[in-house]
Amino acid sequence: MSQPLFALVDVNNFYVSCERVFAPKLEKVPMVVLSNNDGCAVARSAEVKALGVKMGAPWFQIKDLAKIHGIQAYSSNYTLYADMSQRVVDILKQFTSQLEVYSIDESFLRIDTVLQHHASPTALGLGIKERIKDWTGLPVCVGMGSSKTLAKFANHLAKKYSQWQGVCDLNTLSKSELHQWMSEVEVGEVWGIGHKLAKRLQVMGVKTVWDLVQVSPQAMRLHFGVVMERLCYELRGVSCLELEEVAPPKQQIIASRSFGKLVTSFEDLSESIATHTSRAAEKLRLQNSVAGAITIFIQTNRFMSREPQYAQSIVLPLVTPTDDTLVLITAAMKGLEKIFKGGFRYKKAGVVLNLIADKPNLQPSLFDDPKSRGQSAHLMKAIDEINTKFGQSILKPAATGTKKSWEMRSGNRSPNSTTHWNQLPIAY
DNA sequence: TCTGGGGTCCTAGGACCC
DNA sequence: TCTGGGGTCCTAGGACCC
Repeated sequence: MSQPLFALVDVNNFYVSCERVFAPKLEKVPMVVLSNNDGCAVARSAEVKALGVKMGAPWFQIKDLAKIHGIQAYSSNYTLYADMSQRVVDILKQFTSQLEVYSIDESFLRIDTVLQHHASPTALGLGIKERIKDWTGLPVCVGMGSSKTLAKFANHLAKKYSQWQGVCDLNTLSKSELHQWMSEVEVGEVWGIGHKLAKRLQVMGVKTVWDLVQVSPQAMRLHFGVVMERLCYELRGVSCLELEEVAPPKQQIIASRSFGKLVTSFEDLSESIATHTSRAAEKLRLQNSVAGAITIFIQTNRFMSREPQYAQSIVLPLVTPTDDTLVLITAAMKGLEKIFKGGFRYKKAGVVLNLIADKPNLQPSLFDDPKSRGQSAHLMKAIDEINTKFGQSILKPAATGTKKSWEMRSGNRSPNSTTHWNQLPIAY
């Protein structure tokens, strides 16, 4: 088995580039794409990045700058982006079948297995770049290295330094050249090193990527844990992270939104929660899954430090895992009743569905002895109250057990088995 | 005045089991 | 009343990613 060679293909300024494909006059125009409610910038063109606008910067903070420099702002169009993303993936599959779709605008490719068809990795990278540009209009950069982390790093170089012309294969570098490039880049740019870790590393004197390559992975494990150790090996060219060609089943589905205007009433919140639940349930059915529990959360505006703050969530285990919207909404409403507190101005509400696919140990039996499991007292109490109040066993006291008993249950799931749920009053 | 949405993994600690 | 090792499961919180 040869040493692996990974490529990371990443669309430049993806959302912005998508908009430009359909409005070529926007080429070279400084522009941003805004998040929901037009709250903050989730994509920036190169011109805007050059002005120092950070990812996620709130729109109201960059408005003045926008006026001065003529920055155009667009609301996001995720349907369009998803479609463009699929086109890019389809093209990448023409180059290799070993592909991991990492995000809406990034894919990892295993390319050492297809190099015989190309003059060099760089030639392959240029081929990918050109075909995507020709067929979709989107600009990409390609980074290549012996591990996924190195491919990411190479992609960073390809994006940031124009002499690479969009394609960087680290293996073409001599040791001293690699040393130089790694010394050039701050440690916080490394995939897996965020704000906090970067700070801690800097305190230790590890400031650049090169510094991190110099320290011993074992020592880093002691200080930071196994993730950092793996990362160190990856940077040294020892591949620890495999290509995930088949996406593992989702463990949770989230549906949440910030409110355009703050809301105060239970009615408004329940309407929002019902909508989110219904959206989440749709996604759930799309992937043929069922939820074993549903989480509801509500919160005030955390940025308004002078306002009274409140954030609460509740996990509601379901007696029978389900994908039924009405059942889920019913449970959600009961959850909301538990956590709602009047007198606050709410900014955000949301729903999390916890899927059973990845929780083989979840056992939905209502007859589990709750005392036999580590079940928190307050949750037990909440479940009790809800069941008493509504006279129905909608929530189960324990969610643990063996895989076997769950499988028995799920095998028995029939369209009619949830009928009684639908007869429950919907509380909104 | 105005600050997104959707995910994953790891760790520590409590509660329980034999 | 105190004593042990080995293990599972769950939750909460922290950190990261795009």
